[in-house]
Amino acid sequence: MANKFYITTPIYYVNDIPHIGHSYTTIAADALARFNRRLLGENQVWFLTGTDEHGQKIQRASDEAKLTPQEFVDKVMVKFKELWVKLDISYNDFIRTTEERHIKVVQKALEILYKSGDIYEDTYEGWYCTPCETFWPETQLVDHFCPDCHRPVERISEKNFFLKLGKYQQDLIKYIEEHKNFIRPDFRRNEVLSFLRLNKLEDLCISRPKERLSWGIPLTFSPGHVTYVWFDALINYMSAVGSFDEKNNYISKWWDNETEVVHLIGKDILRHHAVYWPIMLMALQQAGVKGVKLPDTIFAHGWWLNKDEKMSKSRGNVISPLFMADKFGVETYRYFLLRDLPFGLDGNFSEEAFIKRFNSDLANDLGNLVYRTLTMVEKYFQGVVPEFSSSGERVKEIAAKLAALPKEVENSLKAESDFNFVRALENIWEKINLANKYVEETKPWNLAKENKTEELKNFIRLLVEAIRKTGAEIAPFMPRTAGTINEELGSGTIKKGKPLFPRIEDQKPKK
RNA sequence: CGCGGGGUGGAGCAGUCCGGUAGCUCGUCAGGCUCAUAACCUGAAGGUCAUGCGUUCAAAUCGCAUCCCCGCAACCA
Repeated sequence: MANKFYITTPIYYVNDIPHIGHSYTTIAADALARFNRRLLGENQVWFLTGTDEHGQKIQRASDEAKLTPQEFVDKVMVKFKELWVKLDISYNDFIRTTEERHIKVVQKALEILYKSGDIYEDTYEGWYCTPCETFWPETQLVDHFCPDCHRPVERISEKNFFLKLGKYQQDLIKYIEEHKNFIRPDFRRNEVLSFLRLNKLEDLCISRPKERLSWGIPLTFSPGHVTYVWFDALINYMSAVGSFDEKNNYISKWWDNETEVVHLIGKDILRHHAVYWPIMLMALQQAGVKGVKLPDTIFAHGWWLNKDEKMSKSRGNVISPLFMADKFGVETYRYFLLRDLPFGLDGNFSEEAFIKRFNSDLANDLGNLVYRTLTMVEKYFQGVVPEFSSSGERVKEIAAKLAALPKEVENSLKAESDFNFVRALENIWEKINLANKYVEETKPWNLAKENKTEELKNFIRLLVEAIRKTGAEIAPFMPRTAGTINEELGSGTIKKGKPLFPRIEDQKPKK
């Protein structure tokens, strides 16, 4: 089985600053990367993110900013990197599609497919909106006007290069049918399957003439063309972790059969990842390239909505990850995104829900448990965690439940469980609640009064153990909190600090 | 008749495959406790399980029909 884990986010398109959706995918990927590092070993995991820096939109945005495209992407790319530092994203590599290592792999892949015949030259015809610089499919046109700017479109045709999709359609259907984890969640898998079964795939135009789009990777076999942005972008998953050798075989430590390859994406780009990308890989295999496999799992998650509406710049309802992290803390932000919304579904984002989650889960359950425990160790044992002296039935029972936790979390975070963060966190919080109940049923304040020192020792010892165990499990989701808990309670002598999560009181004026 | 998912106490969800006490979290109310961040623990109230018909001793769960909501329907990150 796989003993390595390679996880990716999409490379983000840098025509604008990062929003909540970018941070959602990246935080989820980070939690999985951190979790698997602990499970498989620090060096057995590779976590890739990056930026997609070519294409018309960027060309246009840079014109507006009166910068060259390169200057423009250099500037915007930094915003992403800064945000990932802020959010404690532990990526191993950050790829940019303007980097030499990427360009080389893209060009080589195109060459191979051109030689094998799966990429061929033909005429592309379509309805084109010149001001928007966009081709529109017939079905989206409003009469004969651009659906975006409502100006008339014109029929143009030009020489371009195409990838044979139809050739691999049946193979892809078969592959998806045989690999339950290839597309997750299930309903997305069904969507892709029914799309593939009911439509005949037309070949994909993968180039643009240079005069229409100069900001892209030139085709080596046709200098007048650059690659279309998707062909360019998808290959990042390979170009970042490997390269072609002189025999045109792909060499990579992270794209072999010992590695579980996982692409985390938003539902909006499922088609590209679940259809175009696997077919590109199949075409490379067909061309005789060794070392190429299909990814193990493509997981499409849902969207965060604002009052049931999609967040968008034009609606002006976008929530900024920087703002939320500054206002409520990075840890809370990470926790909320992973806990409040089942991974895969859409859900609403609101500050009310955020504060509720914070107060009940973090302040009341976790923070308070840690704090009350610290106080008791201080008060009853002068800050030194006592040793076990004996253990009763209840102690064994609780210890057994704690021992089961790592496996529960592991099962919840598997691909076949849809990387169920909500369940994993519920697994952990079950133990936190158990610890809180344990305090109530033991009533240590009575034990102290009655001088039942042995019982008190065992109680405190187990309580501390419970917090250490749950604290360790929290680490992938809230690394800093786990670190603080470890500092305060990890050794024999405690270090009591401020409460981890001070409650947020509502600002209703008091009468 | 394009394909698919869904409508469960105030809110968000589980349960539906394999019919048989409708469960969880939050909220509300009451009580307990004092180690703790007005926190923690216990208990209670609150649901014709979208609607109608049917199968069955028995249906949230199976069948048919109707209403409503959402996703996908290709080259647009």
